[in-house]
Order: sequence, then C-alpha cells, then structure tokens
Amino acid sequence: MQSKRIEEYLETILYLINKNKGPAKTKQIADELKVTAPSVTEMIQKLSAEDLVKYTPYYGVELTEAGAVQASKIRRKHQVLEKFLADVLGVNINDAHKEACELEHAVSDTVLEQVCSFMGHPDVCPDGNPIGQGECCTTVEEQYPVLSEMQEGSSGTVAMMKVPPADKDRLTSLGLMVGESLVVKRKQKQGSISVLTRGTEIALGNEIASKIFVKPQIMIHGRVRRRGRH
Amino acid sequence: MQSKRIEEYLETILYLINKNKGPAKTKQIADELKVTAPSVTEMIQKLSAEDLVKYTPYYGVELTEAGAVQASKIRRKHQVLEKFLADVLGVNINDAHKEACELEHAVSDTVLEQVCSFMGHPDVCPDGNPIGQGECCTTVEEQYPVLSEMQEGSSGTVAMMKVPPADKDRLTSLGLMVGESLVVKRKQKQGSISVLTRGTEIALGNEIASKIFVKPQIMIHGRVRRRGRH
DNA sequence: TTATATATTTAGGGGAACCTAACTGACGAA
DNA sequence: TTCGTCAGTTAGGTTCCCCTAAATATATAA
Repeated sequence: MQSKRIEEYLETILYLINKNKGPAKTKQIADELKVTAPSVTEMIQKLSAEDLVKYTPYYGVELTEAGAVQASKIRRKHQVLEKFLADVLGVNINDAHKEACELEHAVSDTVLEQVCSFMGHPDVCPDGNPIGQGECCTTVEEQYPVLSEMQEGSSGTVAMMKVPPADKDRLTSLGLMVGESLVVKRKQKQGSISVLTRGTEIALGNEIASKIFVKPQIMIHGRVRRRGRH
Repeated sequence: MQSKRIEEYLETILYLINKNKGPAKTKQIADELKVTAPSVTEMIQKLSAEDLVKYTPYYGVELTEAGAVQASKIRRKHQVLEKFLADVLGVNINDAHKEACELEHAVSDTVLEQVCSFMGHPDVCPDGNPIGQGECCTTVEEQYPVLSEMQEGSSGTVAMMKVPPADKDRLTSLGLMVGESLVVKRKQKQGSISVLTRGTEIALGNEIASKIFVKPQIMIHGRVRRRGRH
C-alpha cells in the first residue's frame, strides 16, 4: 500500500476533479491539504513518476486509471467510516468527517469490509453523498438469498436491507434490523412472508421481502453461530 | 498530541518494563519495533529530552510520570480497539491485534470513549489482559444508576454490565444487553426487579440488578432518543 | 498592448526517523 | 585477569515531506 500522504493527495485530487469537472489545480490542492504550492508541485511530480496521475504543468492534474482506483478506494473507506462513526457511535457529523480522515489511512481493506457488513452495506453517507459499492456489498447482493426466496423453517441473519429509509425505520422499530437473526415462519400467496425475530412475528409483503438479503444460518453441532456482540 | 512514532515507542517501553520488571533494553525495543539499535538510541535521547523517559546509558529506559501516563493511554486505546475488532466486528484475534496497532494512533480520545461506551466498558481484552479504566467507565460507574435503584416505570438503556461472563451471556441471550433499552416494570421485596426489553419481561435478582448500570432515558417531546443504529 | 496580479515552478534547505559502518563498554568464560 | 562476544553508542548518510525565496508563466485590467 502507498504511503498515507500519497493516499491523501490522491483523495484530494479526486475530490477536486469532481468538483471542477476538470483537472485539479496546484493551488487548490495546496489549500485543501494546508501545505504550500511548492510542496504540491513536488508531490505531483512524484505521483506522476509512479503513474498515478497525469500532470500537465500550468494546466493541472488528472488521475490515471491506477490513480483513480486507489483514490476511489480511499474515498470509500472515508465514507464507510464516517457513516459508522456517525450512525453507530453517534459522533457528531463534523467530527465524524475529521476522524474519518485520520482513520481511513489506518484501516485495512478487510476490516473496512467488516465495518461495512456490520452496518448492512449502507449506500449513502451522512453527508448525503452516495457510498461506493465494495466487494462485500456485491457479494451479499449476488450470493445471499433475499427473504422472499427463503424456505419456511430456514433461518439466517439480516445482511442488507435495500429498502427506502422510511420502510427501514419501520422495520427497525419492529426489531427487524441488520445483524438480527430470524426464522421464516410462513410463506403466503403473493410472495408475502412472515418471519420471527426475537420472539416477535412480523409479516412482510413481497415488495419488501425481496429487498432484504439474509445470510443463511450456519449450524454447528446443533448450535448456532451468532453475530458477535461482546 | 505526540507524534505517532513517539506513541509507539512509549507503548513498547511500557510493555517491556512490565515484562522485564525492570528497565527496557535498547535491543529489546529495536526488536519489538523492527528497527536497528542506533535508531532506538536516537529516539530515546529525544524522548529523554522531552522528559518522557529516564534514560541511563548501558542500563536501560524507564518511564517518567508523564511518559507513563501517555503510554497507558495508548495501551488502553489498543486494548479497547482490539476488543472492538474482535468482539463486535468478528476480526480474528491475531489480525485484531495488528489492526489495533495501526488504529490506536489514529483514533481520537473522544471517539475511543464512544467505542468503549458502545461495548459497555469492557474490562478484559480478548488476549486476556485487563483493560484499563477510562474516564467514560468511571463516569458510568459514578453517575449512572444501577437497575436495582431505578423506580418502577422509569426507563433507560443498558450502559454497563459488571456481572460475571456466564451471567452476562445468559442475560444477553434473553435480550438484555448493552445498548438495549428497557423499562422497569415491577420492583419486588428483596430488591429483585423485573424489566421489559423488546417485549420480553425479565426478572432479575438484586445481586445482578445492582451491577447493571443504566443510562436514564432522555425524553424529547414525548419521543425517545434511541441508540443510533443505521 | 502593456502592466500588474496571481499561479506555478525551480532552487536550496530543514526536521523526523530511518539506515550502515565503526567504535566503545560490559560481562562471562578460559 | 584478560579476551571475546554481544549490547550500546557515535558518526555520517538517506528518504520523505515539508518550507522560504526567487524566478517564470499565465490571466486580467487598463
């Protein structure tokens, strides 16, 4: 992995390119990162030598394919962490942003995926921006069954809920949330389904049940592995 | 705050002093941090100039008061994060240790307290070592009521459970866990109490109820602020 | 068009933390 | 006691990323 400082430059360049809809200018980068312009010029030359950016003097900086991949990865880390800090830990939104700036360079790829999974692969950041999909998100979508496909009697834990926020809130208040385990009790006509979570039975229409992804239960010697929680 | 590298040296020195029951030797520090001995000598001289360690050439390094305070703080960060990674995210224990080594220098004091609170102020690390108490832990213990002191009808969220692991597991499986909200339904003679969590009523003896700390509910316009969860 | 302002780069340096090579001190074995 | 070994230190050098000052390119206004 690249040095933290390189990550920070790439992330900033990506941000500015999106904002400008054009190349990032030296001064902008300097202002964002709170360094002087010569420092930026120097670093850009280094990034250019490593083929992470395309640099045209007096014109600006663009990302190469490789640079864009790296920059997007860091941005995703930032967003997932910001979401986690704000939503799970309750850090206020400004602090969450600053903290995420630090943490994004310290968190490994695998831990990030675990954080993302813990939250049920959210798709929108507290700041309103969409969160890029990661491998963990697509895996859930491609490999885990949705509730409406599950058989009566089968069980699992909720991995992702791709439903509108309002529905999600309602389900959450009923106890059906990411990480929660459930058992499919009855399937009815029209694809609606009723599930048991923590002793409460909840009925869901097909519309919603087809957007709730479930990680099937793993049984070990008749016991069930539960989501770790202290 | 000191530089990340200084933090790392202090943490290592603390570890070695405990292990040696005597001063940390240059070579040990070098081996731990995977640097050469001259690098260690140089850094130690710097730490000594900043009055974080007491350095006696050819004898070893000890921590000053200030150094010990800082080192303990980092160690606590490490432990809380390791616990979080292992227990909440399910990171395997070896990885959790390594990841915590990185994260401990990136997490702010306030976020650390929030992580600690999220887990209910655990007192033992996955590696078996005790986790030092932080401000957030003592605040809960000193300022929050225990369940057995709460009045009938009052509500709150579980902030800390200072009960033996076996009891904690049992309560957890009943749905009474850190972060969960509850309402006190009935108090009986002998200080035993019954509480309602997520629709289930649980009866607790005084023995246990006096070790469960609860953050009293804050009511806002008749609505209840809930623990953030996506 | 020319003058001025602003953006960018070049030149030259500095601190932090690392390294290798060479020297010095401490300590156990002969 | 003295010698060899290993630990520890000093000297000198490198890399990364930052800085200021000065030079140059571009953009803007008169």
